Amino acid sequence: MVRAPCCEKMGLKKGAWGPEEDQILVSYIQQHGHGNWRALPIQAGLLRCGKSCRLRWINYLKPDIKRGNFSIKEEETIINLHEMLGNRWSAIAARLPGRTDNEIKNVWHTLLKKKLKTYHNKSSQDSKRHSIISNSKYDPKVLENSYLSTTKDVVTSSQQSGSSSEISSLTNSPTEKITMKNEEMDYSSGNFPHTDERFWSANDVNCLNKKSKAKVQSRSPLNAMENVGVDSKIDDSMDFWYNLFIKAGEMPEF
DNA sequence: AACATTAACAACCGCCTGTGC
DNA sequence: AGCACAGGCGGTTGTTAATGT
Repeated sequence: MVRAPCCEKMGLKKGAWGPEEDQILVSYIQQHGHGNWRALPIQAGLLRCGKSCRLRWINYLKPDIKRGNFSIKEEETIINLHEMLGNRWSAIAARLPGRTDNEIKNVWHTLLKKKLKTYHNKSSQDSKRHSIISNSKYDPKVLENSYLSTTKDVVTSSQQSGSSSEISSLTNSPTEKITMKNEEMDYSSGNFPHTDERFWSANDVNCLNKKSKAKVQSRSPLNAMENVGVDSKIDDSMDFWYNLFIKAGEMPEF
């Protein structure tokens, strides 16, 4: 026996909510609360199913909903909690006041996954460098040549996109750049490396489209062009991202 | 300028779980 | 114990505006 749909489609509206519907829903809940979601639309005079009303209220109309961009801190929290809890969006949302599970899920699937992808690309570059180092018997001259050859394409693309920050990071001392961090990292208690605005602006901005760039840069007091000499911070953050994958046991596909 | 692609976000769908009878 | 129902959750899709070609 097939279960009936959650809402009978007959005569019920679907799709985007209009301002009038919002007004009806808000004023009804303010007056009566939402005892029974299924009965609510009938009592309030809305041509919606109860589920739709509940979703609209929880995700958009509730007065304590925090609108607007996620802060860097919030994004860090999401990443950390996601590592601990997985895709339990409601559990994550419960720890982020004013944010909904739907909103967190959306931001994960858009901005944060893209950041992970960015890191994945960079970590590939790093491992390429590392394999060269392994075979070079640590000859500084070989190291430098190898390093420059492996990063040439990245430098070129960065120059094309006009990122002085990326160029500066890649032209630092190679022996400094190729230092591998072997210490065990434990992020389960929330102790992950500090990731400040410089990380986002220096590493991500060139990988985002203009719309996203504006969003990221609007959050950052520093312009990407001014981010010179922040590589150690960036590398700490990169290690954080990399370890997320390692702990997950796989590199996700995007 | 027109069309294609991408990103962001709102909303829906179906399944699961808890609860009351 | 078994059933039905409501609410909650996570995955997915639809819509629209921005951006790229």
